[in-house]
Amino acid sequence: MFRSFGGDGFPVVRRSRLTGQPAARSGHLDLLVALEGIGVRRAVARDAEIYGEGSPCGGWYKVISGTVRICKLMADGRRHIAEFCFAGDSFGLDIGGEHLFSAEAVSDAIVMRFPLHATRQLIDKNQHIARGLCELTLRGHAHAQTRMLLLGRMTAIERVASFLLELAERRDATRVLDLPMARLDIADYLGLTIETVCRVLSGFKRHGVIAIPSAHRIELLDRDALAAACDA
Amino acid sequence: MFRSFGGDGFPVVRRSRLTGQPAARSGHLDLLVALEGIGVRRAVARDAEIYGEGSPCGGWYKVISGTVRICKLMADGRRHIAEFCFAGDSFGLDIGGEHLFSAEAVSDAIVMRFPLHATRQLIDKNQHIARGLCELTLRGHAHAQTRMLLLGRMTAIERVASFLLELAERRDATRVLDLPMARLDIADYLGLTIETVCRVLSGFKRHGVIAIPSAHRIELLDRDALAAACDA
DNA sequence: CGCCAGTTTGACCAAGATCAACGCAAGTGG
DNA sequence: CCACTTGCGTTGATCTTGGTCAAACTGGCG
Repeated sequence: MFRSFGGDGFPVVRRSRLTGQPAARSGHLDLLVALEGIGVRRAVARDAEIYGEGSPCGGWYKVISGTVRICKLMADGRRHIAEFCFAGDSFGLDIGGEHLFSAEAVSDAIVMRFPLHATRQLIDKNQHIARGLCELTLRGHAHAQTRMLLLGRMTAIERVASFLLELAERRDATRVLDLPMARLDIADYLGLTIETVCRVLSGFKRHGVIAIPSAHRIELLDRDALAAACDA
Repeated sequence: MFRSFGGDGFPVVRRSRLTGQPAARSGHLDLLVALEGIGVRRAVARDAEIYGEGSPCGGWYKVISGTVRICKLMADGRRHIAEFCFAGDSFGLDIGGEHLFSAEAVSDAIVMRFPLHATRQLIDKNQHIARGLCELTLRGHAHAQTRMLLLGRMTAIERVASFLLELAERRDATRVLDLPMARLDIADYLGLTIETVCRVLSGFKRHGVIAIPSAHRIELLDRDALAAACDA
């Protein structure tokens, strides 16, 4: 996932890691406005597809509201979710002219679509935007590598604990965490089955680490225990 | 992994996907020469570290010869290999000022190091280099996503079959495939144990899908069977 | 109220991990 | 030149984690 590129906050490109130069300078704000200008708003209903695997990649997206999942289906129906994108996250900038994964709305969502040709023109005008895009991709790559470690080497308990903490951090939740996605989505994100996710959550509840007031709401009662479970 | 950026071949930036423009034009070759100019050659012995996890990221690298692994160690010793880099592949361009993974030589290797500050100057002179770097990262991200699917949802047999085919493709091997890495490296790359890797390889051998003339050499006798095993 | 989709729990099963030998080829030193 | 060591690789026996199958539960909604 690419977090917070463009729009409100714009924390990612505030400083370019590659150049070490602060990116905020004259002309920068204009670009933001320009970016907003070329974006096309689009509402997506729950479970509706934003783009399909293999479809031509003619633009990239940013989540305005709601949650989006980036996923892939195997021939026999096994599914894998590469990432969840929340408000402010960008996605869909794939290489090779077509999307490698499909994007679907987890809940009713609004996304902004930035056509590639218009983005190109912006890039030609000012390379800050190119740096931002590059940084975004780099960030996504770092996230993917961390997730590879999780999928390749972590136990079910560690995966679920990591997931809860990641989600809490990304959604700035201190205690109460609401999950926009279903258990099956979590399972497919963590490389587990829905039953295992349930069991681990129930286990955490039994040990007083979390509370589950409703299926899509989790209270983090003992964050330290979760953190300990991550690299046990 | 970032394949073939800069130097001989330079296939990746031959056409920029983002802009759709052919990147080869006047001044391009100069940049290649310039890139070679800022690179510092370094020989690395087998199993020696090129940079460590958490060390400051002051440059990126390209493999000249040999093989490099990008890996991470968990607190309790579990290891994960994010990628293998062969001659021509680039690596080490991490975000956030420090390396998230460590890089080690699988076999005796020679790498070229490109300091970040010098790269910046090149970028300022011509943005083709920025595009190339960006494309490289995008490519790495695509690879990482594919690997997430493998680690999250594939069986041991599918993983090993995918590995053999990936390796064959990347090393342009038609039949005979030599593995520079040890079984343990393969296991840590595929999220398996060394015993499972051995057993699966032995199984393939028993069914006549491959031959194993020596531990580090594998002959692909039935490529179709391997391909079928990938998405069985 | 009853249905339905999603969630939870339990009983059982299997893929792959762990533990333990054994094989084998490349050094190493006498 | 040959015992001996050492580091991988391979194979077998057993165990554990998480998957599979099945049933019960829960909350929302017509």
